[in-house]
Amino acid sequence: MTKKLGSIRDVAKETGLSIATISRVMNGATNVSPETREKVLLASKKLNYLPNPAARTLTTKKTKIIAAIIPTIEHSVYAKFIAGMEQTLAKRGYSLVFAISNSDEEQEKDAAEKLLGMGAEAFVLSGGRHDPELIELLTRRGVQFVFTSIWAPDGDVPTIGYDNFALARGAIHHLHRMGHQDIAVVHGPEVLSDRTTWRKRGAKSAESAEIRLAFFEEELSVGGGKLAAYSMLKHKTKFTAALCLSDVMALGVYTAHSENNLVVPDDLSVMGFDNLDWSVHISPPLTTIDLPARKMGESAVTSLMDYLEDGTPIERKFFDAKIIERASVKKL
Amino acid sequence: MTKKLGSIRDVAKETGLSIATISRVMNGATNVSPETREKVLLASKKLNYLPNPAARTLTTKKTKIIAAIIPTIEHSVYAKFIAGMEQTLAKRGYSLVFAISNSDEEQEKDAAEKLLGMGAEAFVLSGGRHDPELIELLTRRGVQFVFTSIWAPDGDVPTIGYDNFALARGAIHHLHRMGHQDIAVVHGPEVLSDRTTWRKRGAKSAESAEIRLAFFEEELSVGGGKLAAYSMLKHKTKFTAALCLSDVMALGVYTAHSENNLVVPDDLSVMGFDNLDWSVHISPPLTTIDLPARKMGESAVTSLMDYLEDGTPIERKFFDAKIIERASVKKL
DNA sequence: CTGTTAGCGCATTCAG
DNA sequence: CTGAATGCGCTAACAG
Repeated sequence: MTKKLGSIRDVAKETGLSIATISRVMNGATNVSPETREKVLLASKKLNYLPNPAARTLTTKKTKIIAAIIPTIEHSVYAKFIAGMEQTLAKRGYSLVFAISNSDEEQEKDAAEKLLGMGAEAFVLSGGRHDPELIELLTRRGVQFVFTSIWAPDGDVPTIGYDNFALARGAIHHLHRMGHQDIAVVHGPEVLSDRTTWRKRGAKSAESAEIRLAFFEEELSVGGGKLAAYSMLKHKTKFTAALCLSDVMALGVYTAHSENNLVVPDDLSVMGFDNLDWSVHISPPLTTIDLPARKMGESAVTSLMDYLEDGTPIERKFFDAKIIERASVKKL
Repeated sequence: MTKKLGSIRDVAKETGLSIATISRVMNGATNVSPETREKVLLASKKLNYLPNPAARTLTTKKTKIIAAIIPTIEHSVYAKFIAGMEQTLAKRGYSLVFAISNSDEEQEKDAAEKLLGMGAEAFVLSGGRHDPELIELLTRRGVQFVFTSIWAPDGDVPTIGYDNFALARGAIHHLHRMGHQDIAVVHGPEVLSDRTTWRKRGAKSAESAEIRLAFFEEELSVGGGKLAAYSMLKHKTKFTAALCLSDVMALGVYTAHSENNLVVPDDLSVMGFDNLDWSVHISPPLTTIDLPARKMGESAVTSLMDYLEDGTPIERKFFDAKIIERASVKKL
């Protein structure tokens, strides 16, 4: 079934030109006469010719491949992130290869080796906690990389993301401004994500005589949120609000409440984190924090492409994320 | 920053062996003495050597790249599909490149050209409706491709998926068995997806004296589902059930009902399509059809890899999808 | 078990 | 503006 594809030489033969000229046309060089260009383009179409990327890479030493490793794709924040990267890269002729790490440092490292073996020239990593061997591998090979979804003012590796600590702290303060003093913080496993750790710390930093927190850790899923809510309901403290460090878990809290004939926000105010698509459509609409995942993806790969092309140094980038006030938080 | 990477020749020099032997070790050939292998592996590690994929591809003419074009990634069915493909490919040393078509045939064609230019050896396409030029391009270049998410007993292109027609028909029959006779069918734009067309036809095929249907088309989103529900409520017929051709739209129907103090399933039974993660966690849990997206992805790329390696002909594959009965459908 | 050699298809000098 | 020659790093015969 696989037909022999035309090579640059076939086009040269067809047009009576040299392969150098064909190459010039295919690469958009300006020093080619319009008629020659036309002739070449025509012959290319006719012969069904497309430059062989491997051969091209071999001489230019540029693959135009950027790699991303994400914890999971079955979470729309990452899906948006990926979509942002893919579409931005495509515009400039780059392509994205990615792998899923399942939040496992070892899987991440293995994936990186594979991606490197595919010719990835730069990496987008999620979060700032990684296997030291991975960092060393990338560094040793001189492959540029950035950390995303986090923000750190200093450190060797540029970060492109938002300040999880400040956002969670701000969320607690927001709930406090709405009159809440006993707040449950529902979150996923810290082991799996340093973003969770930062968010948790940020929340904790807001504790005071007037703001009392309790933390509930469960699996990062709707089911996990439900479990957390059940623990919360059994807790000695009567919480008036819950900050869920992920919208997904907030949905679980909703479910647990409706199962117990409890009403959000009358019995409990709920605040999420992520602003997933459906968060505005559930009932009541969820107050949450809008994370600019798509923009972050665009920004990360843009910096990387600029670096690869002109050596433009990569700057850390800070994205603000706003609280979206909706009906799930009630003023006391 | 980019350091010069060691080449096969450096390793040869380091070990005092020939490049052929290095190549053998790197490719896992068996005819190499264990000590030699050790020595090579050691030197490779020391010199930070990894075979250059472009050079390898240039001689083997195999890129081990498979391409997928999907309508959107911000929909967990596709996310699962992608995840299934990626992880299956990775196990056999293949990689996935993908592009997002936004359900636009032209964008799909452009993406395909780009992916082809990257060295994709086979394609996974979604649905069965595509720009004829795209099909011709792929065919002319001898690139194998499959259609997914649909099922067709015959036709030139192998399909790997489920029978949307039969599933939607089965869904209507299920609702009828539960005592429903006036059923609203809520769906996304047919223009954008032949899967929608098949599902709609399947539903229509179940119409009879006892089963009366009305169709409501809106954007394929939670918001679209909500709009459809409002139209439905204004309709002269009093529907007792709604079949949403996507869970996402079912969520919109839920929202519209709760906004009107109507209760699912007492005022309206709702059935979805997709079995998205959260469908079991919303209230009431959604009766829906579980689509085996992940398995479908695994199967599609497995067939393609087998074809690429041994020329194994690609067989169409049929996946069954089961109705998951939950509380959103009430027996009348 | 190991070495030698010949391209793979292209971009890129350097001439003209 | 165009052509001829070179080599990128590797695998695949072919020898031994």
